[in-house]
Amino acid sequence: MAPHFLPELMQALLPIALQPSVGLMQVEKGTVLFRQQQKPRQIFFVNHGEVVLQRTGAQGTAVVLQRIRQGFVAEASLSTEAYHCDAVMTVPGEVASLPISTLKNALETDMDFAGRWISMLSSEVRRLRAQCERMSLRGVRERLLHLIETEGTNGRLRVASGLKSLATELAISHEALYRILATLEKEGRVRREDGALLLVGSGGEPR
Amino acid sequence: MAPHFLPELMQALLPIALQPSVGLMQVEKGTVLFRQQQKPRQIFFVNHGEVVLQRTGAQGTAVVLQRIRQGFVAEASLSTEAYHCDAVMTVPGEVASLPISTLKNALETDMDFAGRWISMLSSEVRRLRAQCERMSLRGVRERLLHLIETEGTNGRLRVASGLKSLATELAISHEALYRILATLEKEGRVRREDGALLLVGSGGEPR
DNA sequence: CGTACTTTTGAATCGCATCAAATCTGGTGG
DNA sequence: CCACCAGATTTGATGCGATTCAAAAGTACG
Repeated sequence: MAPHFLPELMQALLPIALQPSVGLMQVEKGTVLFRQQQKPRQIFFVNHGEVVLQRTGAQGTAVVLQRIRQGFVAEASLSTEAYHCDAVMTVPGEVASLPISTLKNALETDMDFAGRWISMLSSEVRRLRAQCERMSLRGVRERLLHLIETEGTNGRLRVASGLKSLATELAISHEALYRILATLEKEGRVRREDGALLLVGSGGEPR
Repeated sequence: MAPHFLPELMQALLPIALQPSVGLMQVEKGTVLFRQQQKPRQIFFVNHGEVVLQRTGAQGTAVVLQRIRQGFVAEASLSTEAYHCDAVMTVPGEVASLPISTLKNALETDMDFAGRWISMLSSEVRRLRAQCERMSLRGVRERLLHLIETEGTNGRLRVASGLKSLATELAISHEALYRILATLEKEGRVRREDGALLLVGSGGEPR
């Protein structure tokens, strides 16, 4: 129960007093952190590994809302009656959890913490807006490039869980992704290195 | 400067002490509330009318990140160095504004307010995730139906600013929207009433 | 080694964007 | 009141790009 190493981000965000309440667990691929409709009791933080938030539509088609490789999961379910999606590990990893009641209490008590929490939510809003922008792009090529630019670091995007999962995130077929990737490599715009994609265009990193 | 009628949502959210700082203004179509890159000084609240948040891409293509008919604009830019998109009125309306410094101060002082602000941001996160889900749907039909279900009230979606603008929000061509709408009406799944779309399928509203 | 999964490439098909053009609408000024 | 214009709406025709179905080659793992 006592965490050995709290993720840095979490350590920076959470008040000291809260940190003993954090449970760290090693989870394997396929582990379900929670399901749609369940009443939220915990929030989670992905330290290593990858979680996808997905919704199962009417026809049983899974729609990936988000992949989290490092960061909070269900941070928006603080005061809702039910989780609004499923959270499933796509690769084994390490996940921290914290009871919602404890968190809510801390947010009502600790002003600084509330401020940091607001900043965190604000970044999340911005990130999601960027994702919406990406999804509104026509064409596989532009979506992929946008993703690498937006979510990557200096034009370098880690892809831990395979290109197939990446295709799902971009809401395109994996075939289309493989093809455009081959084309982009042939054009010299993108390179593949072990578990990452990196932009080669125009000498490193713009902006 | 003294507001005559503060929007209800805003009144419920903001502390009394803050409300005198709110400026109400009537704005006409095309008014730019702020532009990408500018340093955030105000946050806005749309009372009547419609604002689009949009980003102008590399080739000058405008991408609509969000339409707001009632609610906050730029609430995620509290502690950022620059607005991350443009905000433009698409129809004339009424917009309230509040200096960011005032707001930040209140958030650091008023615990209850901070809590309400957190709730507001959390809903926004959920709403944006729903929007991402929608954009990941294949097919104009499913996107439109998802929008009416998700954003509408009891299967009824108000469309203040015309179907063309709606098409932009769904990231589809307006022709495609007109066509699918005609089809859905022919099938009896959707009806058009003055400024709104409503689902007719399966007897009113499920869930 | 065999099984399961990912990656890759091919071919056929379909949906939507795009270009084009006609009709409808509200608003303006003569 | 009508002529006129700008924008929204609607329908048609065409082409491209992505999905889909199919199959082969590569890779990880027990």
